Amino acid sequence: MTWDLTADRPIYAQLIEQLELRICSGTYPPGSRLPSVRDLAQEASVNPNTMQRALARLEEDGLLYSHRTSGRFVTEDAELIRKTKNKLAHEQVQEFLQRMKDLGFEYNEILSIITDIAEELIK
Amino acid sequence: MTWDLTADRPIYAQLIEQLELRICSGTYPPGSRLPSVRDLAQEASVNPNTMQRALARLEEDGLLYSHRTSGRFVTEDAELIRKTKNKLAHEQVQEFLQRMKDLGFEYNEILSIITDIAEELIK
DNA sequence: ACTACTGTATTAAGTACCTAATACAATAAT
DNA sequence: ATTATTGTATTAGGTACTTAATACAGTAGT
Repeated sequence: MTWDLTADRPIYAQLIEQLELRICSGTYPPGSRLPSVRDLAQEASVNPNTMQRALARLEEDGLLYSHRTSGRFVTEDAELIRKTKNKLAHEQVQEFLQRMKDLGFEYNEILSIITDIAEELIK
Repeated sequence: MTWDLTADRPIYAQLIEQLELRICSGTYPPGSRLPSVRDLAQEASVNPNTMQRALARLEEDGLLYSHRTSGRFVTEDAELIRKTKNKLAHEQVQEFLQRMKDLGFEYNEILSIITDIAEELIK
């Protein structure tokens, strides 16, 4: 998975989201050690301060913890990760349905559009 | 429909999106006249310059046109509006599916989650 | 003719974000 | 012991966004 950053939103916010994704999807497994702030920053072509800011936020949420000199680790609380994953998924669905509704689509139309596009992706 | 603005993204970008929604959903019908820049800005609690910036962008896309002194109007090109609506819908679905996939969900799971939440919304 | 309203442009100031360049204390590795 | 690496903190500078305060030209309504 690569770092996908856009100019139209604060970088630190995008980093938070993508780090969450990596934790919730298991890319960074529970208890595993993350690359150092400096390495992560270089990976993402971002200033270490900006990466640090994102990491600090995930630490507030309990998804990460740091040992001052040995590095930073993913929580071993699998239940927290599961809850976070479900929360994020729920938010994604809610926002998606709301936007489609704002665009003027009915629920039936939304389902059929999703089905169509998903079939394209599969074939 | 009210103006929903968040601090975590540029306001002008959010205005562009919400104006697009109003045009594509028919809230602002084809050929209709929009409130003045100043009025729209006041509605949204935003500086007229910021609203102007968003409107200028929609003008570039052909969704709006302005008569220098009589006001600003929605295009009468219904086909353009339809295409824009479909483009936006397609983008929404693509982004949504991508994020759910990044979170670690399979297509079947996504469909079932959507169905569950949609049923909640209906009942 | 006059008034009010239209879109548009300009300038200045404040704020948030991002980067760069350091620095420091703690500890793992040697 | 020494060295390298860790997270963390600080300072300064640049950029983009937003607001505020104007100003101007064109035109519809009176």
